[in-house]
Amino acid sequence: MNLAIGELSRRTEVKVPTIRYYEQIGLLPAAPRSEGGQRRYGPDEVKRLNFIRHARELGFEIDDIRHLLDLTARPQDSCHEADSIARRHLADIERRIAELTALRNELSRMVSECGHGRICECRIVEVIADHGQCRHGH
Amino acid sequence: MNLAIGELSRRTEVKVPTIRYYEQIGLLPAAPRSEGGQRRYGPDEVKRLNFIRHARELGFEIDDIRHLLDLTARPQDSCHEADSIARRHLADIERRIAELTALRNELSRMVSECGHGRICECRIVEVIADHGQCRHGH
DNA sequence: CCTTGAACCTCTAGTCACTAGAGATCGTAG
DNA sequence: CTACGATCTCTAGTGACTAGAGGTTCAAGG
Repeated sequence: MNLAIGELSRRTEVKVPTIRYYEQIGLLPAAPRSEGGQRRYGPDEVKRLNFIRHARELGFEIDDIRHLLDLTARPQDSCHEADSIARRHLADIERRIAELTALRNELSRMVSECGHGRICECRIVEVIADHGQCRHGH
Repeated sequence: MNLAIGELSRRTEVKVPTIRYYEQIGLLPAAPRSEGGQRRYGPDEVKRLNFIRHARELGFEIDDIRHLLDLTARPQDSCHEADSIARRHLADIERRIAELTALRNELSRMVSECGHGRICECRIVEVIADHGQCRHGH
């Protein structure tokens, strides 16, 4: 197994420029090169890049992933840190869900109150303009 | 009323550099200047900037806000466009909530399955590494 | 009138995680 | 040996700001 970057890309579903970007920021090690200077990859890189992609899909930030990858290099250590990274991330997502849910409720009320008339009497525009005064006071 | 930028900032709770940034991208008109070259603002700018802030709090993008502001300049027009901007935004937020909720469920299951042992047997690390194969197949 | 110091000015660069494009070189099938 | 797709490096752009350097203006107190 001695894969070119395009083949690695196909197997991991990570785009070629993204792979190069990950190398540039040190998330992937600098790949060995062919005689002509093209990157060549082995099975470890496939695994590592798959890990990165899955973690990104789960919404982890690059720095968290860096940390998680460091941890997997020390498999006998306690998984306490991995656990706390994941818990922190979970709390962050829950906070974002709460924020977005509040927004959704507000927007959905606005949209339902719109009488489809003219701008000057539109509840949507009105609510945005008066937001701070009328209902919330934040 | 002839406000300096700091006073405008205080009244609208928009930071000074952000106000300058909004001017730079054309979201706020170029403010008239004092003799020494400092920006001075009147009541219209307070209103406009409040509108911008409220719209940002509701998660609208700058381009949408630009559009909404254009609409408020033509108050006799139909509010059809405002309505569709708001609906599109609402749909977008609902999609993001759905995505985040799916993430939350997955993360929360991962975290609850972690036995607080060693990395090599940690469900969190394992799930990230095997994500594609084990349960989803996407 | 003069000084002080907070507030203001412009300009550049950094954030995050990529993405796009230009222009050149490599690898391989026919 | 030639074509041509894949690869290379490098720079710049995205969105919506934020941070900092280095200089100027304004208003109040002495």
